[in-house]
Amino acid sequence: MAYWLVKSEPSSWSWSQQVAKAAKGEAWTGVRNHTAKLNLTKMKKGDQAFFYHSNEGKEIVGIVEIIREHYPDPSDPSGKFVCVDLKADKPFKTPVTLVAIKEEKALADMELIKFSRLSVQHVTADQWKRICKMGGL
DNA sequence: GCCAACGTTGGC
DNA sequence: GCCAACGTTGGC
Repeated sequence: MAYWLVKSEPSSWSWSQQVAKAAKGEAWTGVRNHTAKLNLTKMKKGDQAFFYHSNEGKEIVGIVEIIREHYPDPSDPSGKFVCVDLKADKPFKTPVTLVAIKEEKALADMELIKFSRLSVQHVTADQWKRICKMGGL
């Protein structure tokens, strides 16, 4: 069981859109970065991930579950990149903002802060627990 | 294979 | 809207 964080700009794909697909999940496509791709390939069915809104909000708004492991991204004509299927699990009672994460010393080494441009990131079990608590779960 | 130029991302 | 960080491209 591993934990992850995926980022999306709400203007292109938001949490509410993810929730709307809750029953059958939705392909998480469009990753065009090799580090992010590497993380996608490590995801296992049943793993959980934070859903982060970049630019607008800059906060973690909920949790998604990986329901299908990596396969070729249908939106990539070169066939080099992969995607996974995610379904919305549950929303945070209180969104956890980037500011709040930065203020929490125990989370200072999160990839979210260190590699802000990476769109698929690994989260440690300790970071996961802390952020869930901050989110009211 | 190096590196400058350029494009994109995302926080501020 | 600016700019820093980073990835990609293309000339040499």
